[in-house]
Amino acid sequence: MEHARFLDVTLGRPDLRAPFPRHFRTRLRGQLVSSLNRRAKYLLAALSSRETLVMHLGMSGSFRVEADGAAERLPHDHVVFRMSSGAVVIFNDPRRFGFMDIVGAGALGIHPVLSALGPEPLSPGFDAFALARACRGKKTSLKAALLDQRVVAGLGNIYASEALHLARLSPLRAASTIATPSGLPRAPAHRLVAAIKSVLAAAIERAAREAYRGERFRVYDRELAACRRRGCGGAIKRRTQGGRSTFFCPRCQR
DNA sequence: ATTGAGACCTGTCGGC
DNA sequence: TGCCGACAGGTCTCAA
Repeated sequence: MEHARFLDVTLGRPDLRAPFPRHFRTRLRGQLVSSLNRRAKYLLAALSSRETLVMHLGMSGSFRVEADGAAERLPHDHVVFRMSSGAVVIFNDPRRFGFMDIVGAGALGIHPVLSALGPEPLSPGFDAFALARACRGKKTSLKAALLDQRVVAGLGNIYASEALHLARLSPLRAASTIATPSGLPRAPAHRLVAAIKSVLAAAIERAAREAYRGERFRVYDRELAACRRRGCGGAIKRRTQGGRSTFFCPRCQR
């Protein structure tokens, strides 16, 4: 898509999680994608009009790229971008929790879905001080705090569990306990920030090489399996927090 | 204001 | 084999 123009945009239905914006197809047609970026879990295509196409995969969304003329249509193909490069970029999303919108020039910062987001976890601005400040006084659990996109942007259910395990921190512990009353970091805040960065960097590294499968996680989806920490071997537990499954090792995570 | 529960939607999987 | 409930990687809204 990058440096190509939209020749044609086809919608298979009027909405995903929300309706497509008005004139979605005509607003995109003819526009050049000047760059592709990401903020949290939102994919951002900067357009020659200075507008931005904002996209989210939701739970079950995916993109695939096919050659123009040989593009197959599958169930749940909801958006088809035919590009000037000869690529056909297809958004498929069975559950339709995905999302697309076009945001006007300069309005990205005030878009409802983007304006409240916390720091990017891999940016230098996300450090123990930022995390401690965000968790100060929070009554909720550490796990729930990590899923709060205002605390840190783009962490999801899998990597929240993964990071907590690497940092040896219990998901059940109150979020406020990683900060002093004045919002300064305690030792766990330093460990957690390092763990989040490490787990995400490793995941990106892996994803670049291999498909999504196999024994990829430290704890996620490993209920009753043995803890992988050296010398631990405790049984991984599963708990529900805020309606989401959390996986952790009660033996080594405090 | 913060927090947790429920809703959105379809596919898959395990148990009966 | 077939049906049924539980669950799934996200986010929004609503009520307490």
